[in-house]
Amino acid sequence: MKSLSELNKQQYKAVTAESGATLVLAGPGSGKTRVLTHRIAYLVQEVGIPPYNILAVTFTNKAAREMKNRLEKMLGRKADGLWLGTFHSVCARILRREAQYLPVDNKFVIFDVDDQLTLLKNIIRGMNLDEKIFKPSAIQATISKAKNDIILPETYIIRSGRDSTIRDIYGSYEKALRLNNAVDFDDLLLMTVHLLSNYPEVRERYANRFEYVLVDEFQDTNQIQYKLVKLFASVHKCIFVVGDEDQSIYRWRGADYKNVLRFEQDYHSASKILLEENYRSTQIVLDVAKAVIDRNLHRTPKQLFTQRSSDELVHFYVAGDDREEAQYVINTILEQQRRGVQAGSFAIMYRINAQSRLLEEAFLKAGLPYRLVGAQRFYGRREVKDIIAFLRLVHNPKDEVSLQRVINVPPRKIGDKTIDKLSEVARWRGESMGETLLALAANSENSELWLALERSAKSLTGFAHLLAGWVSAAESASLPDLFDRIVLDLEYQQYLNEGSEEEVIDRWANVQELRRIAFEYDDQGIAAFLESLALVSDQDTVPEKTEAPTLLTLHAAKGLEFDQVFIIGLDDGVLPHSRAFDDDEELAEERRLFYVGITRARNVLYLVHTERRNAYGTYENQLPSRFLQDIPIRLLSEDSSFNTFGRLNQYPRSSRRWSHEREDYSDLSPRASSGSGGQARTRVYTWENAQASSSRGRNSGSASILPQGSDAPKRDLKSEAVYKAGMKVRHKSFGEGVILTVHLEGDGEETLEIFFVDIKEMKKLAASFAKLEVISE
DNA sequence: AGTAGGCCACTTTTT
DNA sequence: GTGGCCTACT
Repeated sequence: MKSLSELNKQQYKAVTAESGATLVLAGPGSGKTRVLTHRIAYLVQEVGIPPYNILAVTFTNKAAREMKNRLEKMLGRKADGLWLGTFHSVCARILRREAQYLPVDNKFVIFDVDDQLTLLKNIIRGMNLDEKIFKPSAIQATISKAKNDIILPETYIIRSGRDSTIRDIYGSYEKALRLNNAVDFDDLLLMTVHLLSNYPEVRERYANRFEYVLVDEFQDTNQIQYKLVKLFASVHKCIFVVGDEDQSIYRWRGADYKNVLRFEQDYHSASKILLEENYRSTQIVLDVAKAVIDRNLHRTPKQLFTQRSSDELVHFYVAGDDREEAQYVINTILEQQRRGVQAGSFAIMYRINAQSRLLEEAFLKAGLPYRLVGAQRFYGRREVKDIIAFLRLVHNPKDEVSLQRVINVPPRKIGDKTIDKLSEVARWRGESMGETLLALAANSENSELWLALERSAKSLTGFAHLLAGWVSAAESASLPDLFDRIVLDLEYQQYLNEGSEEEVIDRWANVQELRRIAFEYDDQGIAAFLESLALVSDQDTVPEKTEAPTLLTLHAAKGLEFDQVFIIGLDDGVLPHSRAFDDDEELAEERRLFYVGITRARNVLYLVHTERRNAYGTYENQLPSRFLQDIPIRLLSEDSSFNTFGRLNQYPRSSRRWSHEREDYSDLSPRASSGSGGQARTRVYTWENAQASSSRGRNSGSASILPQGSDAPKRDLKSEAVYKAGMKVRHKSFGEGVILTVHLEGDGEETLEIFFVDIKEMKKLAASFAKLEVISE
């Protein structure tokens, strides 16, 4: 096999490891995916194992897809019969095949968290409990945790009256899921474990088949996943796991990096291979990473090294407040772009999604496009969820959560009273509401059923006929046809036409995007489509290549790499998050999160701390992240124009206030003091020690980008806008455009809507930051 | 049945 | 500061 020569010594050792148990501890950027794909190719081509006898499990669909692509390239053909997927998708596949053993039929739907919450709310209300005391989200988390620990309602441990109530809710919840012919995320794993544990003939069928089992991101497995792997490999016991304890960041979801240790205990003969050569980052970045992670206990120490030397130190910047933090990011990116760095090379990482907002605002103001990962997820959008709910209901009329979501969408005069009546009649008939509706559609007016529904019959009949029509269409028509028919029958586009214009375009575009995805599943059908929708994650929607800076949480960054990485909000309480303060294990996980972020950087890393941060409308002083203290100062260069290193160890510090001396920041160098090329720059920010004081810096100019607190003095109102609709303008990165609207804000700022001809895109820009050149009036 | 206005909780990360 | 949710009103 020619490709084996591409591997380094340790990689080669891993790829060609003898059968039996193998543990590969792979540092970041050490070629983990490469080892996995080569291993599979090796098994197929050299050892002669049919792909049919191999199972490979990943955590995200994206990782699975990537592995499949690479593998097919290596093999030069499709790996027919190979099982390669996420834990959840592999389990779903098994459950559908073995549905005769289960309390659901093979058309079961997978409930996501929103569905679970709806269900739990109904149950909690039905039990006359106070939703504030029994919060659905908390109950959901409790049940999820129980399931991951393989605890059922019958075995739920009761230590208090509350526990007893929770157990009752859990029990009702399970019953409700079955009535809906539904399973939740955790059920996918739990039911598979039960199936394989309780039915030896089923277990043997799978365990015999899976001669080789490979697991990616092994440090992220939880108890139930560990057990699953063990069951899958229970006959041949050839398990090949790849992971890195240092990158375990899903503890809160039940992941237990100690499974790595457990693995070594359970499989005594396991060989252990360390991948320490890093092909991604510079040595300086690796040194910083190592300094941070070496403080953690319970890990295999690693000596990451690289051939990539560089003299670029890791940049460190202290911002006065969170707006300035965002501005620093913008300024630096602009500066780097000027030096020829591509916009897509940058990533900005933060601890929590809420931190993206100020960044987004700053990008918009600067007229810079950006890519946001996660947050307002496509699949979380109302219109997308609506359409999916219709499809789910058609596919599985027992799905009452979907039914309740859409029975009155668009509004058709079906309110609580009507739904109550339907529910009552359905219960009396011993079926689900969806089934009752289908019966209603088949019955004539004044039938027994019609009369039983009383005044509700009329409004329900309309929906019943729609549903019945789709259900029969689903049997013959293709998925795209069904999709179109539903949207058309509902007059959904007209329904969306309420709300602001921008919103309407956006929502309809989302429907179109969903339609496009549905087309991809034309030949696989509605069941496969719905399953893939249920199992996609945000991680899977991270674009491969982008031409704009990427904004994402540290969690979402795992597995990715970027030329230049910003990690912002290095404040004690943000990273590490304050909720981790009193738990050493959680603090260790926060540290790993920081480590994951650092090791995403190929060339340049920026670490940013912010002294004052706006939370709930008021500013709070922040101390530097405790993790910063572990980084040797020789690895850092100060981007701030004042000495900040000295402060890292000063607890507590006096509060500071800022002032600024200049209005024009367009040529503000982010590394005024680093001395790395470029001409000398004007210092822009000066800092003054001050007594704790509520006074803010002076803020007078009209083009200030510096933070203005809510109580900052308002500027004089300009009476006239500078720009006018119809003007032709030129923007540095978007090219030529026409101003469509001018909106004069209260503070004199002009917000412009411009259609850029070159890129054929509408942009909203703030006039003072967009640096527009007027071509013609 | 639909909607407006007020109140509250929110800020961890998500397969 | 803000969005989601509840309540009370039309």
